[in-house]
Amino acid sequence: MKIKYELLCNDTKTKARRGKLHTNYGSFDTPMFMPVGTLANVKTLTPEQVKACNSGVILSNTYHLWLRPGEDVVDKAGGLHKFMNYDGPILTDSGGFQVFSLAKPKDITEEGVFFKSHLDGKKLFLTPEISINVQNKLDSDIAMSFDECIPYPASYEYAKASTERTLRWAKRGKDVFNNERQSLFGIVQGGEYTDLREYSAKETVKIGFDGYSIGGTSVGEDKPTMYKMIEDGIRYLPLDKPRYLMGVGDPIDIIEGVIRGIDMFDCVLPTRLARHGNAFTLDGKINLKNLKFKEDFTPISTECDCYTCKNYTKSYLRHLITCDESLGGTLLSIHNIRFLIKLTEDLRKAIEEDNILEYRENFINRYKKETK
RNA sequence: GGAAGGAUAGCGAAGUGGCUAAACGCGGCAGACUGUAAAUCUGUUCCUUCGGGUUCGAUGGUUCGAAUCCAUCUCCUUCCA
Repeated sequence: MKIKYELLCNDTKTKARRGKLHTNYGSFDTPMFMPVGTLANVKTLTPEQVKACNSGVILSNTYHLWLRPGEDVVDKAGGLHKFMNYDGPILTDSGGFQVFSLAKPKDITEEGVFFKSHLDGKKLFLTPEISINVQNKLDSDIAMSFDECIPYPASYEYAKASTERTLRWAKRGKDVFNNERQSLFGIVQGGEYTDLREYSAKETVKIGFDGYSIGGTSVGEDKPTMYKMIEDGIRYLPLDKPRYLMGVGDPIDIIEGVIRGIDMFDCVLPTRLARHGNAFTLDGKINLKNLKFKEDFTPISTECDCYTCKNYTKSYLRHLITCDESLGGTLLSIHNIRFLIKLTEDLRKAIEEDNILEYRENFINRYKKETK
């Protein structure tokens, strides 16, 4: 069964919308934040811990699983859900971001992309067909089209050529797609150029996908540019399909994304920041490594309902992080993921109550005021 | 009792006449992180009123100039009795 998007209600003053996405592995409310589990695990967390954050869906990565352990191993294990013991919805990224983070421009060809394996330097070649075949075997609930995440800034010529190539790749991927249980998303690119975003969105919709995502954001551009990239593409996407903003997880960016009509987000930020000792709070991000928390025997936030905040003090968390104990990363990941999921819960409520603009103002005023 | 080696910033450890306030690592302090080559990376780490001041076990000496050479002392390690 393909996924099904159910639109529950719209905000009247913005593009924000409240919905539900139904998959073979259960339904989840939108807007929703997806924790990232690149190598078939959300770093430092068990599936139970991820679920306890009330997460609805997680993301995993084609490129990494293709290299290790290989899609055939996952296939033999009975698919990604069984392999990693996660019975909730899973989305797999296509490897498109690795085109941005690992490959050089000269490695990108019409046929596909050459990679030098980050593990042993071996030469690899990833194509839209391979990406889709691998994802079909991984048996995630949602597969992503193989795209190029365009760097920022990029010349108009480069962005145009890349965007057109991504469209051809999307078509090629869809043509070989072969998994009845799985859905496929198209990705809007276009760099920072309004007309290319429009072109990319319209052409991607023409090919026809089960959902659409906005790609190529959060690659170093400033906030106004990012928000404009979203607006420039999303207005051409169908209302009856989910919209996913790739790679965005800064709390304020999530709010701005939701206001512009985004339903799904994913980001490594909560888990990476956690491993680096940082925690989200309503008063801004804090760094638990700071000396000032050495004897702070209060939780990260008394308003947070996560396991970490209910049971541990900043002093203890600082101690764990300082001593490089992995439990520190685990406890902070639980908090940060819960923080972003809770944020989407609050945003859903705000949409239902039709006051998301007021919510944004209050959130930003507080989040930006007391940082550090 | 005898022989040899050694003492360098919070710790470990380079340096053996000027380019040395002294490499590098750890620890400390702070910062970055947005579809994870990330439990990683960057900055900083003698004092300072930013002019400068005081350092390389201690004291004295040689030299224009010493962490580096010499003398004495203190302590440590190893070996021989």
